[in-house]
Amino acid sequence: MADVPRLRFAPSPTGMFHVGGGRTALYNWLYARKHNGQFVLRIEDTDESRNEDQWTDLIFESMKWLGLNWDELHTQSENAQKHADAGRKLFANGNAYYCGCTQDEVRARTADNAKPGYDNHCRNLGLEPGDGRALRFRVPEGQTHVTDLIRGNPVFDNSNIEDFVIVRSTGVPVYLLANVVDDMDQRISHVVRAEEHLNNTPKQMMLWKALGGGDVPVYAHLPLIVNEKRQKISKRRDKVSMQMFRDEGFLPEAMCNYLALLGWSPSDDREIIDLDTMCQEFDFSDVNKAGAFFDLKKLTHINGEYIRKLSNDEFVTRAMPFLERAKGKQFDAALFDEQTFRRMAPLVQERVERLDEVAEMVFFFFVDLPDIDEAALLATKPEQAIPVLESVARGLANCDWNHAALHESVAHTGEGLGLALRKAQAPVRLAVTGRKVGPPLFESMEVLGRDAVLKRIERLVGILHHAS
RNA sequence: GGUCCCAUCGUCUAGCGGCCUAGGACAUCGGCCUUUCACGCCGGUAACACGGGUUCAAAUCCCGUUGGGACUGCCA
Repeated sequence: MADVPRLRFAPSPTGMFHVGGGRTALYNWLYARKHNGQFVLRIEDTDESRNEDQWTDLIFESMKWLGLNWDELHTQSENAQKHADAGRKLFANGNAYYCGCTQDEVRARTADNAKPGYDNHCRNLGLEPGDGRALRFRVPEGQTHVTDLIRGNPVFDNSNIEDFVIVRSTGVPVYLLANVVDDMDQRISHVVRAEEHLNNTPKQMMLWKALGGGDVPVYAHLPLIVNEKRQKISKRRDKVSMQMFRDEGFLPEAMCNYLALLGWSPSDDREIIDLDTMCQEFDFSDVNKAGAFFDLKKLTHINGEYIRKLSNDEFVTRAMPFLERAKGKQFDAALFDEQTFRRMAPLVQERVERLDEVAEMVFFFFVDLPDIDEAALLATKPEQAIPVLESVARGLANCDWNHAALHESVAHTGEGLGLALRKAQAPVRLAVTGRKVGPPLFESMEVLGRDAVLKRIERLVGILHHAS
């Protein structure tokens, strides 16, 4: 058997796929790819009460979106028989025993104990399997040394570990056991997961040994991704669903890049690096130990960088779904025209940090008359704006129709009124785009055409007259 | 409470005993560029949690304190 590393990512389909899972998947993937190893995706679907197919599908979708392909796919449930067999084996060879205590009984007996946990009440009773009896692992004396590529090698004194349940009284094995059996079965060599599992590790190592699994895996416990309160991010509290980021117009390559940076950094001062470069440079010895705050601002910035790096064509392609989504909302579906968008795209590309901002930036091309931003309208003084608009309109009526000529015309008109171009263009922009900021005005006017522009100017003059 | 983990600018980090008057990035604040907004460029503010050691020399090693976190389910 070749000794290529085999890593696995083992998410449970019990809720949305979040950034923590994404980072864990990424690090597993990176290490496997770097060392020509294999990357196993295993769906931990044995929590019947919570798992649903939709969540499993979401895991697949999210992994594909991120570009993290897997070599093997397994489900925990497919190994149910082996999990049960492992429980029987542990009982048969004396490494586990049946316990008839209910959870309430244990709690009542141990409430005042200095050392928490199960009190070994049934440890030497020699109970046979039976109704209401759970199988507990007989924790041996000694110490358990964990080999962790990130945290040195933590040592756990077994005396601090209770005889934990490995098979419920219902006969269903618990995660701790199932997970180990699957890792053995799938010949996993490196277990890379979040730090929250560190305390489980000695238990799993003991199970591994008791089951005769041979060499235990090497571990790597990743720093937690935390919220602003420095607590582990949770699906419930924090807005960290991968799907949400996708829907908001984050690019998967930007997401991967940012996720990689949460606990790791390449050798020099670079930050924007592609997956191939990450693969070459990645190593667990460079992964940080302290928790990392998920900073939306930095993610957003990196996303902007990736958007600007796109070719124009690629940008248009990626933005199209977001424009489709805006049809009937920000603009009229019937008036949308891809060629118009294509002409403006280069100007828009460097002005957005998320793809979902694109529609708002070009909506005024695809409506008959844009709605006028209220705050901007309120800030516009009719007595100043009306003369500008009327003069500009006269100049525009028969000048050449290209952005250079339009620029010159508006600038000239402004000069005549003693206004700098920055002042003169403001009401024109409001008339044409309905906003006070947006893509370059004269290029927009060129694309929009003379009739539309004049119509919009005339319309704003009307509104301003009415307001004054 | 118990076990384990962690600790450099607000944030992500570089640093693995001398190159550190602590570097980069995000954010923030100035300025330049400019038809708005961005982009780009230039510059500023801003950190080694604290206390002991070890050493000629410590952000870097050791111990302690403080602080934070995870786990502590017959969930995964």
